Amino acid sequence: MSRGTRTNVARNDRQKEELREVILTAARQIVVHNGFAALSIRKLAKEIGYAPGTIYLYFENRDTLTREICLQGFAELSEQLDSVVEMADPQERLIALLHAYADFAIQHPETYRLSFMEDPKFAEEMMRAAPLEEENGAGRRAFTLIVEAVAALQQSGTIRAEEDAQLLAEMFWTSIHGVVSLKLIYPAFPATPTDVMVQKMSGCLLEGCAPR
Amino acid sequence: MSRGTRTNVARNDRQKEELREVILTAARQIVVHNGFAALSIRKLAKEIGYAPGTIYLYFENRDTLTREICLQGFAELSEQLDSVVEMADPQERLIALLHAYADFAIQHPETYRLSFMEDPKFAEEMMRAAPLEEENGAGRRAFTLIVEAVAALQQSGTIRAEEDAQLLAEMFWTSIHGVVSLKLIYPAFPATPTDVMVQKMSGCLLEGCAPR
DNA sequence: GTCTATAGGCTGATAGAC
DNA sequence: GTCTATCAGCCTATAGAC
Repeated sequence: MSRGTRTNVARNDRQKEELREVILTAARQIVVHNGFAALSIRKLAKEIGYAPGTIYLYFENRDTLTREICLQGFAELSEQLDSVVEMADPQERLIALLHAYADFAIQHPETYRLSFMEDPKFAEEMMRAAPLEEENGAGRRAFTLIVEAVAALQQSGTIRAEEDAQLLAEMFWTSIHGVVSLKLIYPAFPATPTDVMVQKMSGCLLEGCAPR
Repeated sequence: MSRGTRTNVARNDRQKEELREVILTAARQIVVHNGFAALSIRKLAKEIGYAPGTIYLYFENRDTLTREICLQGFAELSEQLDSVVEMADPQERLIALLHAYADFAIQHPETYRLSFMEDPKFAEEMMRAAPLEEENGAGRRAFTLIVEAVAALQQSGTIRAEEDAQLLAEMFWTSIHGVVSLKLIYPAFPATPTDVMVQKMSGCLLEGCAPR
């Protein structure tokens, strides 16, 4: 919490272009800790030590601000995907993709909550098929990469050729969504650490858990 | 709801009981269509054609009302579990449990959203270890039954004995949570019907998707 | 650029008339 | 039992002072 004189000192040091980021950072914190419903312009302004009206100099309205949070989060997902895309082995690539997606959700809980756990409006945009250079296709791109990895595994004989690659990709995706979304809303119960669970889940979905 | 069966109840009490259910039904509809945040006493009263204050004659406050919705939903889960518990074959039982859980979520979207997708407060209560005759242990009971089915499958040699049954149960549970929670918030994208996905997921988690 | 003030709306919950 | 009226508080967004 930044309050009182500390706020004013910090505020004087801020350059104008930085205030936009300060607002976004505070907004992310509120969404993470109290959910989207708790994100109000007033609370946000109080948090950063400005008047409510000031926020409107940097963002048109609350939705614009929220959308910006999603765009920044998904831009990071896109970057994380870049470091995985080149992996030659399709099984390693698939598992790395699932880990990258889970890491994205855990590292950008506010983006993930907004997009896939609260309002379908944002998910719609991020999952929409769009030219690859555009940021808003990052969700779609992640899914497409999973489909491709599954198809490659069918080519190499690791996954049955008669399976529907699209359906299997949805299966992998929804499974990982289960791990991270439950973790974000209710950290106490699934005691297993997220990366351990993602690893175990990937392994079982591919190879089962029967004695070999 | 059975209207004329409880003849031993005084007329006034029955009418009171009926309005209580009318309120709950309207509340469920609002939560399903607009989310928990949109559930307000005023909207609820308007919906059923009463004044806001009247709601407080039947429920202490908004939280009590919401909790009642969760309790009723989980009571239904408990009933659905009863019809599955007796299955002798542990693999059939496990898969039936997962289907029952998914059915519960789809048939009581308002309960599921409240419990596992919005506020951990309700999940906490439903997952709390409690005497079995109490309703509020239904979530915990479902999880325990999954653990037992996994353990039975380890006994029978279908699942590797060295696996952690608790971890595997969490894996099955979080996977199904992924399917239903994504379906509830964002019905468009995972094109696969829920029961098909649950079946495929159960199969792959147990036996993988490699050629046999 | 940032403030204060405010319009116009929503909310939970209560008091008292009938 | 149900109403109307109301308190006290939250909210988005805007207008105008400085």
